[in-house]
Amino acid sequence: MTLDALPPHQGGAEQLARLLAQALLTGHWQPGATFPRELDISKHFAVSRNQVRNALTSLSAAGLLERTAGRGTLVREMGDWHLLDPLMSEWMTGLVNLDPQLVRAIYAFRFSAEPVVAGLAAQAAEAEDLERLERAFAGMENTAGSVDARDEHAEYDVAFHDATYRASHNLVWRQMGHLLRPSIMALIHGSQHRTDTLDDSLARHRQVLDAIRHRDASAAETAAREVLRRTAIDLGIVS
Amino acid sequence: MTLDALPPHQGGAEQLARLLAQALLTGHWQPGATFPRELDISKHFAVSRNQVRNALTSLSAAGLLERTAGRGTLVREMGDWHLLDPLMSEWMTGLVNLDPQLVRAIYAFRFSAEPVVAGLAAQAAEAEDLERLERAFAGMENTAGSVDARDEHAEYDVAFHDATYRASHNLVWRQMGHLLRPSIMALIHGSQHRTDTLDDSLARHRQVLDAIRHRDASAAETAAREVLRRTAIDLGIVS
DNA sequence: CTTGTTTAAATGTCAGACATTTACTAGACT
DNA sequence: AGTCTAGTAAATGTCTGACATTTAAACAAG
Repeated sequence: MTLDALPPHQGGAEQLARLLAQALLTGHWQPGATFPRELDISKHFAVSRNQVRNALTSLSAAGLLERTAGRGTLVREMGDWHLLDPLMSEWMTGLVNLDPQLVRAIYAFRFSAEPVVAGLAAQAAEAEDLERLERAFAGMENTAGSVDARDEHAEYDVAFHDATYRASHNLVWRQMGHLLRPSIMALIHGSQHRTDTLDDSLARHRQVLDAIRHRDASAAETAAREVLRRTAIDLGIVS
Repeated sequence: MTLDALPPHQGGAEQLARLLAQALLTGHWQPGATFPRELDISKHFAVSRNQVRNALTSLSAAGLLERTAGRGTLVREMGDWHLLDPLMSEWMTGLVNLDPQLVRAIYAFRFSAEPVVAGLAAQAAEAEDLERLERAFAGMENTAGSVDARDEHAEYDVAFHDATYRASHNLVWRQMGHLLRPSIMALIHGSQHRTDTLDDSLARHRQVLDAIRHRDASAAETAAREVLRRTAIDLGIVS
């Protein structure tokens, strides 16, 4: 696959990295294939070799590429990607063509992990955490009706789940909040956002919030599971 | 804090990155403090500015540092570290002086996560996964007796838990296997490794293996919890 | 056929100059 | 006196060209 199919580019190395990363994430190159050479990329996008090297360094650090002197740059397979690298989450947000296998994997992870996290949050949440959760939930409520506030609603949705992870007060769990953004964004663009499903989603989120507020760990677990069941329907994973 | 207290350096930028990262991980610099300038590091270790920049790029990508043009390089606090970056795991392995708060956080994560993972593994494990688990367990058994095979035993221990994560057949969970190495290594150096505790640990691992082999998810969960209780004792988190 | 040598091509490294951002300082003007 | 402005110094970021190193393939000698 060549570079010709990619959109034009302007800006720094970060923009270039994002562009190439998104091409890789959407399967623009086959795993195992050889990635274009530095000088070709440099000429194609009319940027210095330095910028290209900086961009490729990021992609390599994220496990998308494997570079070796003399041989060139190889495209790595999905199993090697560093899905928990914050840069990856940033690159994934806004992508519509994410590999369904990847969306399913992230969802499956959330389905197994978030109940536990919600339980921990119920045990460890402090006033500050409750405020964050309530702010996010209020934002979800306020943006639930209008159609043109979909993106804003998604942001509050992300904020709600991220606040849950943060409320666990565990450094490791907290890192995984990054993974939520692409998952929830994929949900937004994939579902029709009918009014009744939104109301249902809101109600289930509210139960999570209430359970955490009442420090009821097992209630929080089941409530989180219910939220994710709703999510599964909206993602088209189950009917 | 200056660079003078650090050991000498030879090798590429990766070695330099490791050296500086380990200094940061063991609290050699206060969070918020300003890190030495590129040219100072360059002169101190007698390496080119390029090498320094490459090393600092890694540390920055791992959330250990924050660099801004004009201001300089700042040391970030533990909450900003990208604990799930594989490089971090590599840097942490072999460190004896890891912050106890960090060891506790990683342990708390494992205690909440690994039972779930073991349950998933019991549902999803295939022949290949069982072989990996059995090989690792056999290795643990063979190296349990001798004192000078401690490191080798730890490797098999890591391999066993990593195999559990892999057996879940989930791309996200699988990434977290990296986090095990520093946790288990800290355990090795922290405990006395008495014979009876080792036997106990082995017995509990065996129950996890058997539960996964019999595809009994709930048994795998409780067995994994038992393994981690043993770990907690060895880590000195509980008595 | 195997082994060793050469050659080409790719990434990695170096050195130095320059660009850009930031914080601080000194003045000019009200 | 206070405030805005211009200037300066110091740090990271970038560019460029040359060179180093690694790899794979072509090719020749045994």
